[in-house]
Amino acid sequence: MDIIISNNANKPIYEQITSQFKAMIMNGELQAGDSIPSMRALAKSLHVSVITVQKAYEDLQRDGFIETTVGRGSFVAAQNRELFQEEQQRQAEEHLQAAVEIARVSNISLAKLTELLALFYEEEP
Amino acid sequence: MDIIISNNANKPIYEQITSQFKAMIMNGELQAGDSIPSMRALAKSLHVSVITVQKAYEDLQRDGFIETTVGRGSFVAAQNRELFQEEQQRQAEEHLQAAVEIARVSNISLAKLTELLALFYEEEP
Amino acid sequence: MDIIISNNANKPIYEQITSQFKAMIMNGELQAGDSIPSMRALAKSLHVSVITVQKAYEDLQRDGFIETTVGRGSFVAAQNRELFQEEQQRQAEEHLQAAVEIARVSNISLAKLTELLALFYEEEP
Amino acid sequence: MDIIISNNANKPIYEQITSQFKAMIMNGELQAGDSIPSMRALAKSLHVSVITVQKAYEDLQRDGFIETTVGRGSFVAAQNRELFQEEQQRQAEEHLQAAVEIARVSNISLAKLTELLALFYEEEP
DNA sequence: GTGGTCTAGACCACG
DNA sequence: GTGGTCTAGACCACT
Repeated sequence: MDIIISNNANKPIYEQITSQFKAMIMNGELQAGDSIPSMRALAKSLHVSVITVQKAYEDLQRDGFIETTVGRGSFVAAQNRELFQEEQQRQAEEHLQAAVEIARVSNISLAKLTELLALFYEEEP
Repeated sequence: MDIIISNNANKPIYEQITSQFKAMIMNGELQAGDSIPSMRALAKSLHVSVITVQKAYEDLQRDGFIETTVGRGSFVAAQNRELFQEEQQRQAEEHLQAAVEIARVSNISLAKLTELLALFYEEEP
Repeated sequence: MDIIISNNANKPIYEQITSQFKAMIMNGELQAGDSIPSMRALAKSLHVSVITVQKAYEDLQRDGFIETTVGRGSFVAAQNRELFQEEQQRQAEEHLQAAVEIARVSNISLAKLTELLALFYEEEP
Repeated sequence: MDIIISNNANKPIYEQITSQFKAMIMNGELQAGDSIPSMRALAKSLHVSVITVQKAYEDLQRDGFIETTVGRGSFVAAQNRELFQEEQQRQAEEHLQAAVEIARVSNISLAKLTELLALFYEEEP
């Protein structure tokens, strides 16, 4: 249950929280049914506002990663393989987009990018 | 001198301008010493605020792509292209690596990645 | 005396309790004068807090479905069933009307509506 | 552009706002591309907090009804028939659910409900 | 104790 | 001017 917040990152705090929870759920560190800290508790331990944590939890719930009930707290939702697959493809797409954006600015060809991609893919993991 | 701006892109307008100038400079379409449009002229032709173009030109100057002199206008600066190109390629590679890493754990094939890459590359800038 | 509690329902637990008691009273499973479980007994068997059951019993008493006396317990009250039944049917009709109205403008067929209705009706309370 | 909010309704204010915008967009009162009031302006005219309006607009954007851009404002999104169909089916389902809930409590049979539903559906519109 | 909603401020990036 | 993020309070319903 280690969430790390950086004020220097150019990612909003609530997104730093959601992405770390998603990672912990996807890699099995958090299992379905596990309880996660109350909004107030997490807000206190991270020294951020309750509202910020609330926004993070709201997003996690909307994306199907957790379930929250008033008066009971928040729990890791039953895990859904399709959800994970979608989320990971989304992340991979983000990186590809970023690579393409840079390539455009500095005039790197699609052929060159594709070649690099294949190279990395074939490398020993 | 074709700059295209999109209001639907989730990139700020000033960044759409800078990245397109950078690309034109990197691929030789704009040579060192060439003059670029005045802020007012460009703002008018793009139907955006002068302030927005001003911000773009400021950033281009800060990054060493252009030089502007009051009363004379803005000109493409002498470039150290190779340095810039190397740096950019390094960044693009990092993103490709990250994408590959995620793709491996979630069983996304190289073919799928390549397809996505081409898709993003062909999209309007 | 079978009360079923679901933590996934978006209905508060105390309301799940009251509505199931109301249903049992309306369909005659519980008759006027019958005793119902003590708060503590019910709370224990449902694995919920006594406070939650207390709130449910309070609401049932307020609505005239049960009578509770300190030291004796709670009993089903004499009912004016017909009045209640009419009022409830009127409310149900209103919702059906509203659903039909929406269905008409968006071309949802009667068959589809009937199917949905049956689906909801069969769901666990 | 008439939004009405009631503090007595048991619906949250932000939901009153979203549902009224959805209705105006679905019945054509607001067309694709139309601008809607800025968050601050609407908040002021409704005498509610900016945050409350923001939450409403965020939900509308997430559900694809509007598009918002920093510095430009919010606009009705290109309309999507499937989206509307889904939204209206969702609304119809809500009413059916409510009817079923009441029916259960007061022991109205599924057959009776189905009969009423058919009756309303066949009525002259 | 829990989460859900709301307020009245604030600073930031963008146009 | 616009929306996006964040804070530090508050009250409510629910367990």
